[in-house]
Amino acid sequence: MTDVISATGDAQPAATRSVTARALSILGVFSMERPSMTLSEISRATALPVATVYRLAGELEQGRFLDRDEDGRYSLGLYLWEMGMLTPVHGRLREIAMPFMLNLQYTCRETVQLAVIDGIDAIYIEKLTMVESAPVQSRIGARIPLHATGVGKALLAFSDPAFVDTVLGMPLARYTDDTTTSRHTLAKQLAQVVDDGFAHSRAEYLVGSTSIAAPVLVNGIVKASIGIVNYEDTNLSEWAPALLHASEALGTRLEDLRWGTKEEKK
Amino acid sequence: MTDVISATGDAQPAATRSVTARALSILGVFSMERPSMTLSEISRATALPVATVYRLAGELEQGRFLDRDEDGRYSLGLYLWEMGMLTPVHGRLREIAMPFMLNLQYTCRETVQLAVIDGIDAIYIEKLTMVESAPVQSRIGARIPLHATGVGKALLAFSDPAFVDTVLGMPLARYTDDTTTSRHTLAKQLAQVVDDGFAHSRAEYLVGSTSIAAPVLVNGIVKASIGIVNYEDTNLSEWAPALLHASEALGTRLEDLRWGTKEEKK
DNA sequence: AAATTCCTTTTCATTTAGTGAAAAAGTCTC
DNA sequence: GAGACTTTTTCACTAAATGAAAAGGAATTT
Repeated sequence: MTDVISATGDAQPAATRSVTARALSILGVFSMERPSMTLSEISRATALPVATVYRLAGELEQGRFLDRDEDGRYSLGLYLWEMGMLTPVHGRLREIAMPFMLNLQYTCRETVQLAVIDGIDAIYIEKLTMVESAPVQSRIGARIPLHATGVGKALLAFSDPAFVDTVLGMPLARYTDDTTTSRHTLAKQLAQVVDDGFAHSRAEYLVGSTSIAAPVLVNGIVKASIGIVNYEDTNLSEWAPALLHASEALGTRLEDLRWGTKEEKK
Repeated sequence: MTDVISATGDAQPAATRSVTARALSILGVFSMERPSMTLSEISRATALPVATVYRLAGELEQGRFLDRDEDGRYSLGLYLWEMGMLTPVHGRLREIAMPFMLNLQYTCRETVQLAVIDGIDAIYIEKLTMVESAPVQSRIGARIPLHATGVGKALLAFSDPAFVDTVLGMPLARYTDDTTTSRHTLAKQLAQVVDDGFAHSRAEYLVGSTSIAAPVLVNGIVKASIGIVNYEDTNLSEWAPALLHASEALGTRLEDLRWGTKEEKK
């Protein structure tokens, strides 16, 4: 019925959207780059009349989905964050993974990341780091390509073959000079990842950054991946055993908890 | 116009709610205790007719605010979590605080928490722990009382006097035998916290748990608090210097970034 | 200080779009 | 296979959302 809109796409196709879809599209215009917006900015971004946005944003504010500061600027509300914390992937997976990530971080003292697949992207779920990072690049909640990062390749290499074909069949976006954009080369890399048990990436997504990453397998199915990141000139391979130990231990723990099965949902 | 409903209150007063308010109330019925629900469960919890929930939940699913599994059970969607990560309090504050928390965790090897005030509650923003904790108690996103926890008292003690009076004027809920429920005793405790520079709490909220916590002051205004938690029989006071160092360093960093000021919002 | 521009808020006649009872269709249980 | 649930679909009704336009602010320019 309704068109499937890309998660990243800004709303233009107005016309016949339901009230609910309109209200939700208001929430959707906020981003890391635009964390707060005025009424008329929202109106332009959503292609909805100001009066409509005025009413709907007012309701969203009442429901604490939006905050409004003294200047009248809207931003996403804390209630929305609270709800996000109730989401299975965060509320549980992150909680379970934390001790394993911290242990790994103790060992190698590098930045440690946790990622999952959603659609054809990876999403960072957690990141433990000793250095303050830029707001945009590789923040928690960020979507990152499967073919150009360590955690991405670790997820992809152990995915269902049909899914891998789908991803390989799509244009592989180039981010840096070193991004693998050839499907043939990528397929070979993925085979190597399966052999090694872990993936690595050097300046393929962000110049100046390198990473290694291992899959978290739960009964043979890849549910997440754990990665270690640092500056491009660092040699991370010495940490591969510790990384594999962490990802395997987390996988075992998730198996014990029947992660993702019906019993687990109680 | 509309009644102000407590964040924790389940929806009963149906009648004349707008479509948007109805849709949002569907999202509101999910909780840590009920992370997934069937159509008719939602219908009962929201006091909305099944047909209405069927339509609205369908739209929320299309908008990726709800997920639906094979069994038809609804749960909060990952998109909601992604949005939560864009919220100022998480997306920025947590990111900035992480290195300070990790450093503290290195020093003391105890569970380290970060909390902020919202309304008359504290909310856990981040928690670094070596031990897997129960899903419900003290998870990230959980609301906890200001008067019965370390991080809560650290936040309250350094708050605006008018706000402190408001909180002291409300009934102080009892959680354990050791909860401070006398406003007079609490006022004395808060004065002590200001003197010491940090708060402590022993079995006041959860039996078997003790904590110390220090405020994060940004230009003299309390913006968060950092806490250390462990089992009741642990002596945490040896970590007070490290805790104070971490909270002060974070406060200074936030001052440098003009946290919460207009310049910071760019 | 008047004019200009862009923003937010309010109003209100119009009609779209949401409503929910009821029936149909699908499960599960005993 | 009857009973007690669910979920899904239909449809006549009208409540509730709409958005143009005007009024009221705020900030900048002339």
